Amino acid sequence: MSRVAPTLEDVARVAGVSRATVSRVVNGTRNVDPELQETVRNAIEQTGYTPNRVARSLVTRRTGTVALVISGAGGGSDVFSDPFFGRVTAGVVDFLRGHGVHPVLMLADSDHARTEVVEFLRQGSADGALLVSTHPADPLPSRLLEAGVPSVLYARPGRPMPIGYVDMDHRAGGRLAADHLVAAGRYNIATISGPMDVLASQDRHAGFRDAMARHGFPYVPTVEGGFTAESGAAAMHRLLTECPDLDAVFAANDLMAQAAVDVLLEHGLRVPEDVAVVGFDDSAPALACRPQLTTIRQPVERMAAQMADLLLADLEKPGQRPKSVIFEPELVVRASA
Amino acid sequence: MSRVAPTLEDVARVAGVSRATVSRVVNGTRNVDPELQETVRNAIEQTGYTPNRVARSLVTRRTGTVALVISGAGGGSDVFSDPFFGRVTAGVVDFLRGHGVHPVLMLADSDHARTEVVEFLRQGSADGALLVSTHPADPLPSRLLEAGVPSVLYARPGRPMPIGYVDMDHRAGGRLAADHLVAAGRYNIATISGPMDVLASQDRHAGFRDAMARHGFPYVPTVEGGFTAESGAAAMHRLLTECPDLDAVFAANDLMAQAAVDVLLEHGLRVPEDVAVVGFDDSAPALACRPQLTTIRQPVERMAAQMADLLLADLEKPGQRPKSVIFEPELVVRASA
DNA sequence: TTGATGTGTGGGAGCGCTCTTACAACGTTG
DNA sequence: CAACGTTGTAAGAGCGCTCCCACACATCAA
Repeated sequence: MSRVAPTLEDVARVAGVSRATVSRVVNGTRNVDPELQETVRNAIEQTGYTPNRVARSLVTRRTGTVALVISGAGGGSDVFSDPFFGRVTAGVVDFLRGHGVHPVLMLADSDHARTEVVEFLRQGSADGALLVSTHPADPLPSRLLEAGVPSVLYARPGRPMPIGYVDMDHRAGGRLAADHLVAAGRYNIATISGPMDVLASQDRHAGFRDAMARHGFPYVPTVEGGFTAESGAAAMHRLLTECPDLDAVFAANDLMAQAAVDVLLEHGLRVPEDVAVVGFDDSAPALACRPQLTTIRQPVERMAAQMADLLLADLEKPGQRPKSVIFEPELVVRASA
Repeated sequence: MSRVAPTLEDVARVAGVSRATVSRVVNGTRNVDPELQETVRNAIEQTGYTPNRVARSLVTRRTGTVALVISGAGGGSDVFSDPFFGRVTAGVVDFLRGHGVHPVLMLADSDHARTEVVEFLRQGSADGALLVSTHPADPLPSRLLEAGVPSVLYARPGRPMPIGYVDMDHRAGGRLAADHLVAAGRYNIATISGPMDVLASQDRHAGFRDAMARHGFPYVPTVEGGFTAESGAAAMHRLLTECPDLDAVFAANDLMAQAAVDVLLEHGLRVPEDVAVVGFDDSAPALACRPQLTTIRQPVERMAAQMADLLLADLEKPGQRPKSVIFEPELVVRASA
């Protein structure tokens, strides 16, 4: 039980060979007499040997772990109540496990926490960072860059910097929503945007407004939300008092869209008969909502996996130019619009 | 940027002292001349030194990380769509970060993956394991125990073993639900249980049935669900055909309860006027549901934090008798019952 | 004075591993 | 038959750190 773990040395002694030979068998196995290999394997079996990862890391300078950093301005422990982060985590974990790499979860919601993250990486506790940073003013990306930590972002950085990222064409997503609502014959269309200090929100909104303008609706009543259900409900209330005769709403994420639907129903309005609602993300609330949400799909899991893929590639052969991948949104038509 | 990181040796040279002294300053700082301390601190500043965690771990035999293992039978990457795991993660992360410990996330949904988890821990890549294992037949707890890995479970193990855990009094939760429905004057009460091969489900159901029997309802129509929305909807349909005149349903989690509410509404039944619904967990769907769910609260975040606390305590002074903590459920009355 | 005790510092071993180097044994070639 | 690869193995340095031990020096009781 609490006996000390056998080392390479122990295995070597049992097998009657040198440490080096055992190491070769354990790893690449290049140029080792097959017979000896067998002997060594038996010795490993017999001693119950397991290589010590830490010792290996010390010399290889690789830990086999990456940091998955959630750098929300919002922060706090309630980030995980947003289905978004669960999806990111799922995508990352799912990809990494096939590559023998493990994610360590970190929250960077304060300056102190951010420093800790940078230190953690600089100390070599992880080989690189997967950064989910929503706020464009977040100093973390540039700090990681400075520290020379291999990193990939989810969402393009606030200002241009040589760092890879995955992102989605949020503008195209906004356009998709506008096109769908207009094509459905709606003409009193309002929108609940995401927080305007988030690039994704800006883009979704810009895309939506552009398309609306092109369709002949230069002005779109807009209320800014905060990506939460509460903010969505509040926004819907305001929209209802400001434009009582609206017949369609585009909400910048599903959480807000669902809340908006609830508010509309409470007001005795039918969805989609009286008011059509389009959400964004295609996450769990879109399906749980009654009626189910017509929404713009963001392939979060695939994007997260891609992000991990980019990081591993950078780790594999460092010094390449940072690569980025942009995903296309997709309209998912359900019942709400 | 890609210059090699400074080591203790470098700092020592700059400060004109020995490696050992610098180490003392960096760590416990016991018995070092204040003046020298200052010199060393300056040297650290000047060199931009950061201790190498891996090297430290090699000698201390501590990594400062723990594994957070989700050992679902269900498994797959969709575990994170269940709000439960997000809450566990939030609770764990929130507690650990205050202690300089970082969780590495692992999924153990196959035998292969389980072996990998055990190896990972045996290799000393993490100091201990936080195991969220729902299936009582899960071999992981005993395998970790055998391997001598400090571990704490979420939920009591399938068969008794010397391992700490946190859990909730699920029977009491079931009773709370029954009491509430009976007190509300319902007398055609059915239930959608969780998967019966999960102890928590068994207990919730047993508690519910016991209380019902004590209230004079020895027979309770029951359909087994799978803790997912789909299974909840299917179960509600069956219940509706088997007992068309039911006036209350207790669902073993909120996800199923929400789905049940949807099905009831689709059938033209009013909630709670015609049918009262009680859920379990008090997670996000309980609030998103219309009407909002009356439910039994499981303090997942607190339980997860407690689990982490128990593990750290075990790591701190090993060899103590494993401790466990049981939490009490709480009835949360909202609109659905 | 002498020993006992305590404090601050340096030297050096050693954690378990990988990887370079050296070397032995064996062909193969001109 | 000397010169030269080729292949398989051992030896040993070294990754960056902690911690034990030795030692110099100061302090204090006997």
